[in-house]
Amino acid sequence: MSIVLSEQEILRREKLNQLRALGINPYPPEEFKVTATAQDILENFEKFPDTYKQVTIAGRIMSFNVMGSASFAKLQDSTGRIQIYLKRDDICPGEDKTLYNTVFKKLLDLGDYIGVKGYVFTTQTGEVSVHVQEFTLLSKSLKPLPIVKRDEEGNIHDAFTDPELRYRQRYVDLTVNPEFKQIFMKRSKVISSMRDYFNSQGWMEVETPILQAIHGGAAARPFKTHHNTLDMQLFLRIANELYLKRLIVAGFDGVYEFGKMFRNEGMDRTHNPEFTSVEIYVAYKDYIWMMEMVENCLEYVTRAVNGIPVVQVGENEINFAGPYTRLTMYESIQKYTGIDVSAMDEAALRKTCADLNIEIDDTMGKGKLIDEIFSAKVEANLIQPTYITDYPIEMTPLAKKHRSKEGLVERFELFVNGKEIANAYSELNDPIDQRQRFEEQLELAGRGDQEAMAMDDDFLRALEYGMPPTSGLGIGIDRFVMLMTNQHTIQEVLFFPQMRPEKKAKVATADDFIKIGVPAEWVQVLNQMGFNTIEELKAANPNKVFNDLGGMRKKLKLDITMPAKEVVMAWFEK
RNA sequence: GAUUCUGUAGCUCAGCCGGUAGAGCAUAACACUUUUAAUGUUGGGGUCCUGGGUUCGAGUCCCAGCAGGAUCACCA
Repeated sequence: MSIVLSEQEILRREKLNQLRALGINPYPPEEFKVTATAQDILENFEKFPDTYKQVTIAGRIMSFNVMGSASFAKLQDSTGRIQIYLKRDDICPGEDKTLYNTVFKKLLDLGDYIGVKGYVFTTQTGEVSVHVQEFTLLSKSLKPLPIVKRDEEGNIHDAFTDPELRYRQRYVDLTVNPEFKQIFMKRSKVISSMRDYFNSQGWMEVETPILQAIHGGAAARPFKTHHNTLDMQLFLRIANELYLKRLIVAGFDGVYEFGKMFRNEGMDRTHNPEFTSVEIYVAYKDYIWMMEMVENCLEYVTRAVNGIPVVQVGENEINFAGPYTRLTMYESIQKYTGIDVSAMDEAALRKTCADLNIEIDDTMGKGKLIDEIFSAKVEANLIQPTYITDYPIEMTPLAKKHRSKEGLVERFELFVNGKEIANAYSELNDPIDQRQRFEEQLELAGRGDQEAMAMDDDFLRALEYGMPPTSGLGIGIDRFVMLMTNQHTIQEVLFFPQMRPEKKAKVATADDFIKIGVPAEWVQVLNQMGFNTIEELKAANPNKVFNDLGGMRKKLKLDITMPAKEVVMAWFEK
């Protein structure tokens, strides 16, 4: 971040003052009535030319092309870019040519918002353009945008690609790289179409607490915070599962919630500390029913977003039309390693891991060992949507025991393109069993597992009143959007991914300098000379500073009064 | 957290063996009435990420730090 204003920023501020001096408000308050958009004009003008004899459009100026008394510029609105054409004598029919010669040619910059009124025509080179009859400055831009040039073949020159700048200043990214807006428009469509699907089934959207006294429903480390009035520790939720189940106890048949979850863990290509999930719980259903629901829902969403149920992700063409392949966890391991782990005890599993070169440690139990084998050998192979079902009970404290297979639970995860995107259970509604599972978690916590779930007595109380058999599902929205938009980092599908704070250089305010006697108009000069704090200034040689001020005044062609030498000396005495 | 790469003008990037900091675009001035990566001429613009060290001399070499990327580890 630059400490002082760059040459171009100073110039733009001067232009701002000149505009005001001409009686032009650079930030006018009035509504500006727009009658057309760039996309609308470009798509329809040739078909219905009469409709576009008088249009008013507004947007940002993204390029200039001035040729004497005629000019072209590109205006970018939310739908795209369109060329505008200005002729001096159209803008200024009388003797006074200020509006064109000074305001348009000298005082407008790339990035300014303007509104124009005119008629649509096609130039000699065949480009649909707006011939401007009136223009209005709508907002002056004081910071130059990065310049991205595109040639006729669509090649991009000087692309604005630095991920750090793009994520920190998403407003700049989406202005100069508007094609990335598609990702976020699709994201919005994913959520709205999924909501439509759930609503059409009669399920109800609900909101549950983000601030929770007990963080339950998942295995993860939470963010801690504190409520002052209650003087108690609160956690940002790592999941909303236990609250949604309370609502099923309360008598709703189907509830779902889109929302942010917060996990205080590592960040990488597929993890952001806050992320969006949707969870849905439907009474009187089981996980078998849920598989079919997910197939219907995801096909519906994929069609809504892409028009077809197929989406290209990297090299793979992924088809979301069901039914999806179903494999039990044991079957999947058998399929990809040839090993049957279903009857193995812990010792045998450890040997298998060793044979397969999978790293393990002593704390891992049977369930974890199986999961390790699965992660290492199976996951990456699951490209087309695939259900993995029937997980070891040790890893899943909130799922119902399997109806027929000992030691397993009724759970599935949906894998697509080698990644898990959904997780579902026949929910555990036996309060006695649930209490035992929590107690097992407490044991794990006692052994040092920081992610073990806490006992939630109120949730158990709710189950004791009776929860109908229920199936529940969670989908990671960010990862699903990554699939739908063919992006391979989560940062690309979040408007504002988490970043470390920007380093801000220590800078004294102008007031601090004025307090020690520096005239206001000289503060910036001192900044430009490298004195950003009073301490830095005082450490300098007063005589040299005085001399350099004269030099800077000349160099910057400043028309301001030179302070007397005694005045400068006084700065160093206070 | 580990490894590795990167950080130079508003933006994208050069910068050799350590010797006064470069280009394109943007910007300013002039010319130009259908351009489109417009063009031509001229000019201005720099805390070379920060702090140390080596050296007569550091954008460049060394050390530490900061920020970001990639890979790995952790993590439903």
